[in-house]
Amino acid sequence: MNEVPPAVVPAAWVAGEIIASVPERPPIPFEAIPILASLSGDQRAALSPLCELIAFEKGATIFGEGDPAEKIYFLFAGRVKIVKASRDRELILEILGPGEPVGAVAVFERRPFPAAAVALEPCGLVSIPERSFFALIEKNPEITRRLLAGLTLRLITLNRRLADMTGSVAYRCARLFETLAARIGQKRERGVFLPLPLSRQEIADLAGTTIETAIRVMSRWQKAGLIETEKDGFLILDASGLRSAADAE
Amino acid sequence: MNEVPPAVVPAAWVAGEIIASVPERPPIPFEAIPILASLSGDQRAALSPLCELIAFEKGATIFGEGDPAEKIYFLFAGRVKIVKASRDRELILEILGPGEPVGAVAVFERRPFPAAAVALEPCGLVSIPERSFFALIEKNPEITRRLLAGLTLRLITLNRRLADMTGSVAYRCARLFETLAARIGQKRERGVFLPLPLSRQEIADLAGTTIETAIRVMSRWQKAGLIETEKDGFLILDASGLRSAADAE
DNA sequence: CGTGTCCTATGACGCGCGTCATGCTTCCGG
DNA sequence: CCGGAAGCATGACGCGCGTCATAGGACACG
Repeated sequence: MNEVPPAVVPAAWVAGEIIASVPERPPIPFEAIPILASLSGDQRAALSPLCELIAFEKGATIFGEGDPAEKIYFLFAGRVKIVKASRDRELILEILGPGEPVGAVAVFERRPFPAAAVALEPCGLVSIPERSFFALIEKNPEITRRLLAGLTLRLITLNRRLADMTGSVAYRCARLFETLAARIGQKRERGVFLPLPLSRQEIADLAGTTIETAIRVMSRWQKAGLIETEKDGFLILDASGLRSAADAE
Repeated sequence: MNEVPPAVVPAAWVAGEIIASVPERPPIPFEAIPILASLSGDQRAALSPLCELIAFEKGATIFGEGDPAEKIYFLFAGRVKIVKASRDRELILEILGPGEPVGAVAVFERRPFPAAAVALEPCGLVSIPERSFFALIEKNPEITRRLLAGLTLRLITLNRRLADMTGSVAYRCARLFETLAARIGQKRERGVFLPLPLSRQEIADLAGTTIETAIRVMSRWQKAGLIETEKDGFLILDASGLRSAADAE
């Protein structure tokens, strides 16, 4: 279970507008971004003026699929979904949280973003122009190392998800909540709470199915007392029940 | 389309046995492994005695899912499939060719292999013990960079495959042959030849379906004159026909 | 208050495809 | 020459789930 840094984004920021233009802009929160935390004071001072601080409100698009990857983003507050359109449907490839790089792969490969990034909540991001980013990793092997470490983890997760895609929808949904619980679950006396207000449509996009099927699965589980939908997330009442319910069908 | 280095593996090697024990062992083919090609002569000489040269015959298991990741492997001849078991089925996550690292992610993350590696053809591999590998990337940022570049590419490919998994089986199979054609296709006057003798079962594992369905899809396409199965691979006669056939259903 | 939109929910219907079963070929060892 | 194994092929059947249609509740709007 990761610590969730306080995702405080001043309301004034939340407009998809560039904070950089504000004269007395807040400092870049390097400490909230592990990959950049190894930078020295001098390096930070040199990098800061090149960066932009940007805020996005819920539902805003950070970049679209196919957009040229001119900047790399680092998320320091809020959560972002990476969405890829496939035929007439869209699939959520991953959900990124504070501290994670957004769009790193595309920038590194110097090709257009292969998927879109959309804010799931009010978000704060730091953007670094592509050229500055390359200069950074050139001089700073530690950053390359940390990038590598982060990407290998994502590879492992993706491998698992790919393998899981052969199972039933219920199975995929169960795995979804299971992995979310491991990442962001908070223990309560009644169960484990997931502070992530996903719509049924987003559950469907994560599981690679339609909204109707996702609704049906959730309804069944709700009636069976396995999980509850709350205003700002989900409460898993019976994790082991989810597993067995998923295996059954 | 990649160049395919001559995949010559002396028959005497092909036994899953360690060539290192042979006194007059052949030299490590660093040139066939781009990630290691940046090593200097001195570095190669220092690394060579720590490595092993291993050969595997077709169908042999290089490492199994869950095995401790004590060594990293580099493939210099033949092709390898990465297989993950999911419920009662197994899924081929990727197919690796000459020059690519095998099991790098697990070694880097210091966790057991999350999937198995099996030789699709007679294969030649170099193995490097985990400790030597870390010493290597420690002193040689260029290797880290190349690893990073390779892994980002795999991330992009995996993302696409994950998104494709929502389509029909025919669609997934079409994409499969399409990407294979881009990677290893050889132009012929009648079409594009894929020098990769996949069984129907392996096609099914790649598409995440059953052998019967894979057979049916291939039969239909064969009758429609879109693709032909040959002894040592496939001949794609009508690539655009595949695309439209896949979109139709 | 009525009238939009958005999300959640539920039923009916049909097709894709997974499952089971059967039979064909090719290749191998005895 | 025969028997067994492995791979390819095809038909029958049933269920999961995608598609379409309908409807209720929450919230914003004039």
